Amino acid sequence: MTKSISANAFPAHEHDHTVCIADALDSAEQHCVAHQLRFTPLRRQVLEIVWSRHAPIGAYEILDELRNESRAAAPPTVYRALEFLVDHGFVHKIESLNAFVGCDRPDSEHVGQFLICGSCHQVGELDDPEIAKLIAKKAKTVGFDVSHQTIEVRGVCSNCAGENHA
Amino acid sequence: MTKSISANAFPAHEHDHTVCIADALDSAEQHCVAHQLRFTPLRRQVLEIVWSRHAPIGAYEILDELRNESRAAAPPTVYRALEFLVDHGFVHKIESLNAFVGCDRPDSEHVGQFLICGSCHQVGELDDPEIAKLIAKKAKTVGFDVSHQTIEVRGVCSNCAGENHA
DNA sequence: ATCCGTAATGTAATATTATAACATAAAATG
DNA sequence: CATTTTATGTTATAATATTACATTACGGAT
Ligand SMILES: [Zn+2]
Ligand SMILES: [Zn+2]
Ligand SMILES: [Zn+2]
Ligand SMILES: [Zn+2]
Repeated sequence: MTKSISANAFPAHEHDHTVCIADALDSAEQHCVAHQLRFTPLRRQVLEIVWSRHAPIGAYEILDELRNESRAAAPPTVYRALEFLVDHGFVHKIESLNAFVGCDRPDSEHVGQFLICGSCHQVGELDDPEIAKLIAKKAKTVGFDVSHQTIEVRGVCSNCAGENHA
Repeated sequence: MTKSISANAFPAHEHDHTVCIADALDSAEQHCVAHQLRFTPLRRQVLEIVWSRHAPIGAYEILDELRNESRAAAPPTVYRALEFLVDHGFVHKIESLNAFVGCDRPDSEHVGQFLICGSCHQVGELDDPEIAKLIAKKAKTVGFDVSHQTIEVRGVCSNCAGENHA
């Protein structure tokens, strides 16, 4: 089974989310084994919290969750775990929200192109090389050499657009 | 004289920046007159500070400048002026830097596509409708209806790339 | 197994960015 | 000029993020 371009985008409202979480944790674990990274209990716990929904979660909300799960935690606890998870592609930071969202494709090098629904607040990830290439090309025309792209798009997802029955 | 697509991108190091500032203030003033907006002394002062360079400036740095210019100022003073300036397109917020940069094209509706140089920290603005259209189109393929785009690209500008003489 | 060096986490304090709430002043309207 | 609205002043606080240093856990050597 090949994942479509919208693999990480806006799962159906009724989907079995425990599967999303389990898959993401498994995938991260495998990636860590393969790359000699330490997928410590804390990092796993933070990743699980981030994956608790398909919407971005703030660092301090993660902190609260950790404490709920009776783990000693302070801001650096969270930010350090997030740094690891972001560095290795398990989590993306949504800059325009100062919040974090899970990514289930740690292996593929990709710029995250994020679709942020203003209605349900879920975030889908488009991973479209054409967009990345066009931007790099256009930047090049003014002599700019691109190393990283931040793309965050606001709008309304298909789930929410279909709900106009008021 | 027609402005090129890179009008706002990476002016030459030796350019007459007082002209940039004067033009930006004039342009903003004209836009405000035309649209019945109040270009108050505070808003003008903040815009001038933002335009002091072609690199993003943080709100608290603006605050310091205001106080240097012996104006009573507190965070809301700055954030409210910035809100006005951003709302009307005189300034853009760079989300990935929590900082603000001037825009000299308040009239044209545009998504800002920002090129952020990691070397000189200047920011150029690409205003390319093709990029915006491609993103909107790709988002549409997953049923997402785009209302706003945040595009911030890291890399090295042409000025800095040319300076490799170490 | 013990030692050692490194990487991860714990902990306290603080820095940075942003907003809420309410008072005052200035401007637009009639 | 009285009224209403808009902008600004002022104080406090919320929300986000980092620094610095102590402690613990891990991985690789002997
Ligand atoms: Zn799910
Ligand atoms: Zn939605
Ligand atoms: Zn200039
Ligand atoms: Zn540069």
